[in-house]
Amino acid sequence: MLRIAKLTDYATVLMVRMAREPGCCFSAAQLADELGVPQPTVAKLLKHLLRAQLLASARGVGGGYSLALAPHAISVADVVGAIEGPLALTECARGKGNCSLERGCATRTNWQLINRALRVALQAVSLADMARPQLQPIHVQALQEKMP
Amino acid sequence: MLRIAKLTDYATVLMVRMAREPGCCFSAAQLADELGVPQPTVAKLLKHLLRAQLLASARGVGGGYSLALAPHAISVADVVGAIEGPLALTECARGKGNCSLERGCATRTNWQLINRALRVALQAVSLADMARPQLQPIHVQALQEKMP
DNA sequence: CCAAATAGGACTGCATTGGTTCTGTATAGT
DNA sequence: ACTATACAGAACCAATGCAGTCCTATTTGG
Repeated sequence: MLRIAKLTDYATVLMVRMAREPGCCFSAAQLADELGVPQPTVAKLLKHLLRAQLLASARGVGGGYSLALAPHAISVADVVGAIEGPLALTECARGKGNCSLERGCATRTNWQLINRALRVALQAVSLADMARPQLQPIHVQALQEKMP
Repeated sequence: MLRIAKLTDYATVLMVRMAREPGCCFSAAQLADELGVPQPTVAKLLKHLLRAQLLASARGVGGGYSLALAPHAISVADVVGAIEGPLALTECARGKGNCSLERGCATRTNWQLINRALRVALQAVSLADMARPQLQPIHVQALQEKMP
C-alpha cells in the first residue's frame, strides 16, 4: 500500500483550500462545514499544523487560522511531516537500534537514498501547485542506468 | 512517517540476500537463521513473494526458494507491491468511493501525479542495485518550476 | 515409509489510527 | 464586566490493521 494516513490527506485538502485565499482567516467550524469532515477532527488537524508553524491563529470571536507562509513556500512534505512526523520509510532510516538487523544490513544505505528521493519529490510540490487544477507530471530520473 | 511495513522491509532484505546468489535455492529456515528473523515470519513472507511470482519454489527434501527472474529485472516496487498490495498514497488513488470528499476534491488528480512519481522512483531501483554496496543518488526533477 | 520442506489457512495480542470529549484561555462586542 | 465565540491542549476510547504464531495438508528425496 504505502499510504499516507487519512488524516494527512484531510490536512492537505485543508491547506490547499486555505491556499486559494491566502490572506483569509478560516475558523475550524467553517472549514469542517465546507469540506464535510467532522468539526473536532478538523480542529485537531489545525492544531497540529499550527504547532508545526505552517499556520497562524487568532483566538476569540472572529478568530481562526490562516497560512503562516505564502502558498508556494509550503510543500506537501511540510504538511505530511506536520501530521505524521519526519519521513522515514524504513525503521533504520531514523537511526537508533530500532531494527533487529542493524549491522551487516546491506540494504540500509540504499533505503536511505530511496527515502531521500521520496522526500525531494514531496518537497518539490507546493500548496500553490496543488491549488492549480492540474499539476505538471513529476519526472523521476534514476541514475542507476548510468552506473558502471 | 510514511513508513513501509516492517515485514516489507524484511522482504527486501530477503530478496537482496537471494539476489547475491541468483542461481541458489534457499530454504526458509536457512534464510531465517542467516538474517536473525524468526522462521515462521520468513516463511510467511516467502509465500507472499511466491504468489506474486517473484520467487520460484521447490518442495520436498532439498527444496526451497529461488528468484523467479534475474536480480536486475525485479524492482523494489515489485517487492513492496507483493507484500503491501498496489501502491496508493491516498484513498482516492485507487478509485472507488472510499473518500468522503470525492467530487469537488481539488487535490485528487495532483495526488495521483505525486503517487506516480513515487512509483517510478521505486521501480527505478532493482534488486541488483540494492545488492551493491552503495547506490548512486536518485535524482528527482520536479517540473513545476518550469510551469507558467 | 519417513523426514524435510513448502502451501495455505486460521488465529491472537498489540500498536497505531481515527475520532471524540473535556477543561482551559483568549478576545470581540455589548 | 459579561457573554458568546473560538482556539489550546490533553486525555480518552473504539476499531482497524499488523506482526507473529500455529496447525494441517501436500510434495519429494532417500
